[in-house]
Amino acid sequence: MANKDKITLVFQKLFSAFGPQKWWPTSWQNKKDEIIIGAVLTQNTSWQNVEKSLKNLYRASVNSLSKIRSTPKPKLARLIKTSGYYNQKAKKLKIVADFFYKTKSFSKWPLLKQRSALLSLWGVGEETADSILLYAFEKPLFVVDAYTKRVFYRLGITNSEKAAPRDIQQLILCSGFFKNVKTKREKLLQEFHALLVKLAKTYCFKNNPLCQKCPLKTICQNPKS
DNA sequence: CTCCAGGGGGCCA
DNA sequence: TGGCCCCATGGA
Repeated sequence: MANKDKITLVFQKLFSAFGPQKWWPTSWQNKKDEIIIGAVLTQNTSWQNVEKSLKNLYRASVNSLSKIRSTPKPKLARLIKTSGYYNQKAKKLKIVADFFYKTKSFSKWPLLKQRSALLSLWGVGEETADSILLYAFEKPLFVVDAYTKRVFYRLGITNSEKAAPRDIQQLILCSGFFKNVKTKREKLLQEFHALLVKLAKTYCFKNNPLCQKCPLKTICQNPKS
């Protein structure tokens, strides 16, 4: 089976197995700012720990990017302590908040200009930039994270778990999954990424594959099993 | 105790 | 580019 067809099949199987995932989870009024802040906090960190930090920020009334700007860095670091790397992440949040404060016209920019501007910020890499663009700004692009790389590798779609994010994004763009949809591509891409995370968290662990109950077991070529 | 989590930067060959 | 190391908490 060609990869571009396999990708469509993966989405269909995951959606029928798990249903809509309702991503990105939010609880603040200012959803966009909460998503951007969460995208930084969740770097190599469990969402459970991020939620504690978001709750701390909200209780301290640091509930927007502009409040991040006006909060002293040491206080910020204390509020996000549960997310780990709190000194680095406090610095990153300050930089991101300053960027959006100084760049009021950001939402009107073309996508590639938005992406490269975010990537130029210290502390914002590809996954963080793409998550912000897909979930906060609802731009149609595919987020590649460690889960995506692992799942695609075990499915035999890529030949390495270290496949370049650009190569994986190209596969998605060329797949029927993406090409055959005319409207609301961003919603589909949000759902796909969330479903891949759901699959990986449930059945596709790093050193412990649980292939028997996996909804993709019939098309998986798990090199670890 | 060990391993891992919705990464990214810095440095060096 | 590719391989390390650093950052750091909290749950399983």
